[in-house]
Amino acid sequence: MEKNSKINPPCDEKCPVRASLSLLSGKWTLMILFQINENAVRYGELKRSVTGISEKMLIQELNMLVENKLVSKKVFPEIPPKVEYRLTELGLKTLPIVDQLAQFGLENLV
Amino acid sequence: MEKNSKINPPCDEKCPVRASLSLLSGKWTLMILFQINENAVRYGELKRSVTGISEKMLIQELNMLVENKLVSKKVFPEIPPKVEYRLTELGLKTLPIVDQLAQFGLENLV
DNA sequence: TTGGGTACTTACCAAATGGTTAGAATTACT
DNA sequence: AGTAATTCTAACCATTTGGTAAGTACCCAA
Repeated sequence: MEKNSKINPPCDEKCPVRASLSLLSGKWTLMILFQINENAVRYGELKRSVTGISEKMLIQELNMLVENKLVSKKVFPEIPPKVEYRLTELGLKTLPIVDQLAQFGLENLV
Repeated sequence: MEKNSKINPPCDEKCPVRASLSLLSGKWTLMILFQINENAVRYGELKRSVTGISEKMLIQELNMLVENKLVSKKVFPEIPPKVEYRLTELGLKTLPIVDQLAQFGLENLV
């Protein structure tokens, strides 16, 4: 008989928490998703609203999010260029996570 | 008049999402909280249930969590040593975040 | 006296992450 | 001709983070 037949299964590759974190645990990731939220947001707007992020990190994260289908990108063939980002259906499903983070922060930290 | 008077305020130091992330965004942090959950859990149990974590990371994170009052630590003066960790009231309030991560993972990733 | 169990600690090194700076591309405006 | 606007890209370096391996301390059991 196992000594620790816990309620919780161990947290290996199949752990849903771990799987989500491998996608979302970057320093900026959830903040970017939070700022895009339900809108179509331009690159420059994001740069201003995610205070302190560098351009390198911002596009790097955006590319990663587009690759992982959390964010979609629409390029307008104009000069000067215009690019809009918005959450995909999958991306929208991360908003409850962000909401919980926001609530925890509001109630206990800020 | 500002061009981008968005619905969302910008994400600076007072952003509750950012504040929460500065506490919780480590690679292992939320997985550890998840594994402790509502129980009293020994160090060795955690080492086994958070698969793949090194001892160094585990105590480092645990110390950090105790310092930040998310986790409490009870040392039993026995040989061999026995130490139990459990979530504080504040720590318990992170479980909804973890739940959302788990749900997102279950529905979309695993 | 050797080994096992438990909870750490330390030192060293490797990899991941993030910041700074500069520049490219294109058109319009002055 | 020079400057501004916007969205990137690239090179370089510093910091942070994480892993490995070994060691400490204590008692018990074989």
